[in-house]
Amino acid sequence: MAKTKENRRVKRKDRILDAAEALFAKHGFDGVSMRMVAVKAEVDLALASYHFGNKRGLFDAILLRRAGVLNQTRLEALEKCQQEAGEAGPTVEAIIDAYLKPLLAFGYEEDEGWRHYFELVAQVNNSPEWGGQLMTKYFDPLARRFMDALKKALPDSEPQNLYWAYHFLSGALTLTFANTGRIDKLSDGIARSKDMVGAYERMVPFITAGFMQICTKK
Amino acid sequence: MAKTKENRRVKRKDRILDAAEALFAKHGFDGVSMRMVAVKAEVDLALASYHFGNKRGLFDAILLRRAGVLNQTRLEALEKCQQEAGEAGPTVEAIIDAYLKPLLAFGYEEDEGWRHYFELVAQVNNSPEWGGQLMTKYFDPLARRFMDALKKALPDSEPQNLYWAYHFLSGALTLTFANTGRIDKLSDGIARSKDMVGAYERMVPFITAGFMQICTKK
DNA sequence: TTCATTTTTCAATGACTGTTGAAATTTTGA
DNA sequence: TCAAAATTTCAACAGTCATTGAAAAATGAA
Repeated sequence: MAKTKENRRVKRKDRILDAAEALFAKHGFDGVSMRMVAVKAEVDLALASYHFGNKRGLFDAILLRRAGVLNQTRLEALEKCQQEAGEAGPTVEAIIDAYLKPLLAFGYEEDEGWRHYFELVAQVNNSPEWGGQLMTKYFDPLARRFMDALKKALPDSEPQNLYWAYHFLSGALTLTFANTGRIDKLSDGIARSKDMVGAYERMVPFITAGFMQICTKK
Repeated sequence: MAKTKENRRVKRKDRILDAAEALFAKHGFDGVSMRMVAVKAEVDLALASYHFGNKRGLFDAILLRRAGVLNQTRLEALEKCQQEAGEAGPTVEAIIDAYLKPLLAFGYEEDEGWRHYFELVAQVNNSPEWGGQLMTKYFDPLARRFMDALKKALPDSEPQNLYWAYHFLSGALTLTFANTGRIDKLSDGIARSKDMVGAYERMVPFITAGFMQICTKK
């Protein structure tokens, strides 16, 4: 049975990916050993090397696994709002919404797989060692699509203002995804790190207002 | 001579701190070994353990060293703008400016010591492992002072909105400090990671507009 | 000088690191 | 059922890890 084979083959490989994703998200690349991954995945030590070549190959496989789904979902959201807007193109708010809203679909609170992935991306994005290289590789093609849409929505803006505005958006978003628990403590429990819906509802108007402020002639 | 003794004593200890600061900023806590620190500081391996107890003690000493200066400088900026504003209290923009402007004084482009420190804080802030604990410890007392000022400037806001807005500010700021080079690539060199003045000039109006948008009754 | 204190060096500890051949096992396609 | 292919296990490799006692050197105060 091909199905049985596929199931078993995928089973261990994915167990390794899930375990490593959770560990890398919490401890970073160098804070995780292949043995920790093997133990958490309940798998022989040598198996991860067999499937992914080496530790770095495992790390890349984790980033790659969900990047495709994520980018595709966001791209569809952008194209949909562009289609609805017609010739004039979507508003800034609609573009920001297309950038952020798809993330809610992955069930941040319930789906720990996606949550770990986002935590990992947050760390990578803020790492001088990995950030420039890996974020560019996995996310810049999509980011350029959004930048093009924003340029059209804000035609009077100097390009530099747009790039910095996007940068602020990226930082706000990734810290929100980092799930550090800091906002819980600072707010004495009034705001919760895991409350992605609450974060989304506030981030869209916050970021939109920021873009409008620095990217329009006054 | 007490001075000579002091000089020599501080010399190696600070060489270790500087070397470790640069390495931790680039590779994170687990990506750096005591041997790497010793080599970079041109110092015997055992010396760092002698001065700081252990690796974690060294890490904490690095975070602590500049946190005091940083918090003090920012607090003075806040108090100064509060004093100038009088009874009514400063505007949102004045508070955000007091939060961000002091950072420029540390010469991000020229002073690699402070730059490494900010890169390190960016990583810590986005780490699920360290972020909640260490940022709370070193920076929340000051953050609460700013939150109080913002509450007074935006009295109609639900507290939750204020905390999320501050969170977005924190994320935008730390990614900017992370110095990953990503914005350079995305913008094809139009915007530069190290251009802190350019970032500051845009961040103040961007963040202020965001606060005004979600923290005022409309 | 003398002597106590602090700082630095040296050498070694046992534990953990990623990776890899070879053997054993399971699965696949016929 | 059979052999080929893919997967999994086992054992071991050469290094690196953080830490630490003890010896050595430098420094301070007298």
